[in-house]
Amino acid sequence: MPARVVAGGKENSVETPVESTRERLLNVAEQRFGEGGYEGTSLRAITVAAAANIAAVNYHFGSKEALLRAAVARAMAPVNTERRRRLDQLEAAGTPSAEQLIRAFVEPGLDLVLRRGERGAVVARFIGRIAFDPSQRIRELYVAESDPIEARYLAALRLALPHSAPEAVAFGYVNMLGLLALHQSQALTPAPGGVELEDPGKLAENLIAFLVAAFDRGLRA
Amino acid sequence: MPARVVAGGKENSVETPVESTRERLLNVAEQRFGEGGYEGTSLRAITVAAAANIAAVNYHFGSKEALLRAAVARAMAPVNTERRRRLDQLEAAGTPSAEQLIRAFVEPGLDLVLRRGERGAVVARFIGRIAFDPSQRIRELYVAESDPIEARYLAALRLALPHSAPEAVAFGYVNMLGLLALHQSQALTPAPGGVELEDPGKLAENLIAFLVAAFDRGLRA
DNA sequence: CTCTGATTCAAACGATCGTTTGAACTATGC
DNA sequence: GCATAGTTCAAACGATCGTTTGAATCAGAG
Repeated sequence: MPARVVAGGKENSVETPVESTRERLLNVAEQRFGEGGYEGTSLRAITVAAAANIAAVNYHFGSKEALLRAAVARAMAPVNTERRRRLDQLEAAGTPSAEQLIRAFVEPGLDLVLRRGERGAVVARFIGRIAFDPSQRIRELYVAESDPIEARYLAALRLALPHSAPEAVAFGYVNMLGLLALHQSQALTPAPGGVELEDPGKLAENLIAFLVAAFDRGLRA
Repeated sequence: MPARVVAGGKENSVETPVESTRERLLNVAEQRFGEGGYEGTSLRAITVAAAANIAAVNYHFGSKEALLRAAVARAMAPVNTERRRRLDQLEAAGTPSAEQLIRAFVEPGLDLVLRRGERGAVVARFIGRIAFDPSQRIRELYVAESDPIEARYLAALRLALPHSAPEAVAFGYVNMLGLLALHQSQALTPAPGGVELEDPGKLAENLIAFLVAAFDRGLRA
């Protein structure tokens, strides 16, 4: 099969840059692993959707897990870059407040859902799903990408909340990570009884306000 | 094989009441589904650990999914009973505050981890895991058990927070569900960089304080 | 045009999956 | 002791899994 395959495997009236097999595999892997989790997604499901031969996974990546690792690294890179840029900027201007830090950490993750179209939502769901996969081995793929910048944010939050115990700030911090992952994976809708939640466009503001209140007033001294 | 099998499949010096095959399957299913998720857990892994024949699953439950359904119903029953009892009690005494409602909802779930020994922690992890399984079909097994009492709690929270928009209270509520599930499944430790969190014995108090602050001050009007 | 490296292919492998089946065993009632 | 229902067993099935293999195709350099 020639490399010239229209994006998404379907003809469209505007010819878009052709994805390589490797890129199609990564794109579909993100989508399917996000939807079904690692164990609930087979290589055959991925390769069929990517219009690729099943052996292509082993050729380009080495194994199923290596495909996942590559997808996680690719997905996390821009989010971590943006978090790092914003933290550098904040720290250059003085000691950031808890709200500034929470915002700088949360917004890059939620922008995926809210501002990057369908692809952004796919990436966000993928990241949220892998961050809390049942298997520690899989979660470690996420941790490897995120721990350095996350440790910096935790340290900065501690400085921003001098009246709270360091362990309490750490407690708040992992709650923030957990909630962010759940929102990224769009796992928190609908509410019990099917009641609508808030306007999705305001998710970032609502989550940030929720977290800021919890950090400012809900951590022990 | 006779029915007289010591608990846990190992000899011990004190003979405990003999579990039936059905009970051993449910106990091991809770543990293994909690650790690995539904798709990451095979029937053979469960039946080997339960010292049972693989056909016993189909005989007692009908299918792998039916085994899971039975385990979820069994695990949720006491938690929901306690939540219902506490809500009835609160409403009999007047209009409960947000803190009282959060406490009445969260404590039964966390008591599993904190006060019911190893078995309680296994059940908590199981519930937390299934509540946010990637597959909607699996999550619905949890929803079927919990939606009625959860809908009552949401309604009561709205009464307790008259200055917050109803959708905002619903937003807070699903965040509470998500955080509770993460803590039950013990998915939020350790913190980035391996920093220790709070004293596990204080998890309930810490989580409740965190949530109360978020509900009281972090929801939009 | 030829050669070489990159890439894709169809087919197959061994392993494991969930489910089914007929036989054997156990417990209980008469 | 016998009959019956409940329960467990070993074995097998068809399907799917991730990985491997040798062949074929494609792209690019000389």
